[in-house]
Amino acid sequence: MTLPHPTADQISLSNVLAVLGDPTRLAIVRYLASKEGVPLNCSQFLDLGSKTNLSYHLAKLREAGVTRTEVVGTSRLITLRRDDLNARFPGLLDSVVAAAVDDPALPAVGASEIEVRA
Amino acid sequence: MTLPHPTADQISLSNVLAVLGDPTRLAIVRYLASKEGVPLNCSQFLDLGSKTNLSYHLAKLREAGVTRTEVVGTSRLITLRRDDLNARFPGLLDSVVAAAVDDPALPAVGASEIEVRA
DNA sequence: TCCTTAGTTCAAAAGTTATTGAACAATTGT
DNA sequence: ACAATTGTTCAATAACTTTTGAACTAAGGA
Repeated sequence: MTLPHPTADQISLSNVLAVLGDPTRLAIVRYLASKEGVPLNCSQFLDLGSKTNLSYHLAKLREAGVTRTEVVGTSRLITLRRDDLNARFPGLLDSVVAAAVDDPALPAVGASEIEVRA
Repeated sequence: MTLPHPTADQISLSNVLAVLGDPTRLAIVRYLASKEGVPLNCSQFLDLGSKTNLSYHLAKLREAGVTRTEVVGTSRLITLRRDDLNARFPGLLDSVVAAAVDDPALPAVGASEIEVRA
């Protein structure tokens, strides 16, 4: 079971920009970037919308080549395609993520988290 | 006569990305970047669509803070807001333009130009 | 003044994207 | 085998965006 992903050279600039031009998806990408290395499943993003709606947005990100989705059991592990994006559009992802990090207009993931203290 | 523009701090990341995520507008921005310094009027872009349609796309770019439009007589002189975009989203415009420059999928401005020879 | 050039506005139509809920599928734990 | 968990698909709808043409405005030149 593998989901369809574009190859690196099939990734389209205007499509990537269009896909990132949605606050929900930009929030997903920002969160993925903040947890890079840690593969996340879809339910991490439930703060941002309904299950169905996230399925839709995550599919858009995958189809545009922004994320990679691995099927592991009943979960989908989602990661940023940083290397491919960087090869194709050098510096783009970094500048988008850097700008997104301090964007108060974006919805937050994990807003409803239980604070873990020392 | 001045047209409404957002101030630098009113420029929204997701809006800029959404606006750039349209091939016609990305082609406009690529051309503006290639002619930086030279202020261009709307009719330079007629290769990309009808007068009415360009009016619409150029308004989107202006309202998002990507371009500045100056009214000079019966013309509108359009320039990239490079400084404001760079201040707000460092590196973003550069990486987008660099990627757009070698994007064969984007429509070309000036495709129907008369070749000027030595 | 009248005509042309440059561009806008408006309303309609066409097309696209986002959101929803109900039903489904597949895996995992008991 | 059954129930719970994780996520998808489908069809409907709502909400937006793009494109168009006709009518318009404003400046500039003859």
